[in-house]
Amino acid sequence: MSNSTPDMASSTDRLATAARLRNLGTRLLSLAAIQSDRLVNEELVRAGARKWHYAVLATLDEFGPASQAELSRRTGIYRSDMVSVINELADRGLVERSPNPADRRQNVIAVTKQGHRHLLKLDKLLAGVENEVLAPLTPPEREQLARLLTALVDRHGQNM
Amino acid sequence: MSNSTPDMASSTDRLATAARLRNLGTRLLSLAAIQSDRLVNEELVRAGARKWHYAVLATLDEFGPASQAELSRRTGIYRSDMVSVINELADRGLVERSPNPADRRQNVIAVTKQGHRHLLKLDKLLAGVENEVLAPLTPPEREQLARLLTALVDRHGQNM
DNA sequence: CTGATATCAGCATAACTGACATCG
DNA sequence: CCGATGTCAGTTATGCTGATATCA
Repeated sequence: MSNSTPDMASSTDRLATAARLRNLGTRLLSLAAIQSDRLVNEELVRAGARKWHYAVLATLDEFGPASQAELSRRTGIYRSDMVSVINELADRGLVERSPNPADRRQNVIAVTKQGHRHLLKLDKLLAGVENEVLAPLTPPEREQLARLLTALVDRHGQNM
Repeated sequence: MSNSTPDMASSTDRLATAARLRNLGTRLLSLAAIQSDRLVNEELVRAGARKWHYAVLATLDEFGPASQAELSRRTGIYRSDMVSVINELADRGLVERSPNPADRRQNVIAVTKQGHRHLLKLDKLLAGVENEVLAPLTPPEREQLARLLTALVDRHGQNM
């Protein structure tokens, strides 16, 4: 409907996308997220980490020691997946897992000094990736995007 | 840093998220996309369809019959995955797969009348979902979001 | 021979569900 | 008995990587 040019497929030999797909907001979200995630993960594995590592370390750093269930609620990671995340972090010496004497069902997870240092490294790394992902946007556009996405996430955000 | 209130966890018993995570653009993108995808898929399965079905049908409808490889290039679906997508669509009678006499390597995929009708149904369905996903945004904000996401996708969009 | 096509087999990750023993 | 916690097992979908046979 909108684009009636015969489409010479631009410089790279990519073919044109159907208008219906090009204008589909839900699809745009998916594609942008896939690309972003890809870059994020590439950089993280290079540092021997993963998304959830950062989420847990950041949460512990901001709110202090917590049980796995509380970490689960704050980060959106499923309780069942939290186990292996904590395992990995503990194996790397980035957090300490110790039983909670006050409630013997719980473990108390705490960041180590090494974990804190690692968090700072990940901060820089992720800032770099974000800068790369948002490269085509101006600073005010980036803020705008964050605002809009936050509105979406906060609204429909029953999980995560 | 920004929120120093003790946090009463609002009405629903969700806990606060760490500031580092709340302000991470790449994370916002992921979360928004996950939520959006969830809704989209729920609605699509209810109609017996999937994302890729729509992408293929829309592309065929706009550009006419095509080989699987061309569909692959236009939609971003991998050639290897395209096979089963076309199988599913053909099983439902939504497309027709016939050998190309001019190039015996290729199949010619074409939408059937039933496929076209189905596409129109999916159009409405997806418009409804998108309306739900973008509910917290005003119309101009929705356009703005689409613009920003398009910029991201077009830029870093080597695949898809 | 090079390159494209359709197809198949498989892999890794991630989101998600369910069950269970332990304990408050 | 009810509910929460940590843990384990397992499912499904998806993005992605080969390899192979056929044909231009």
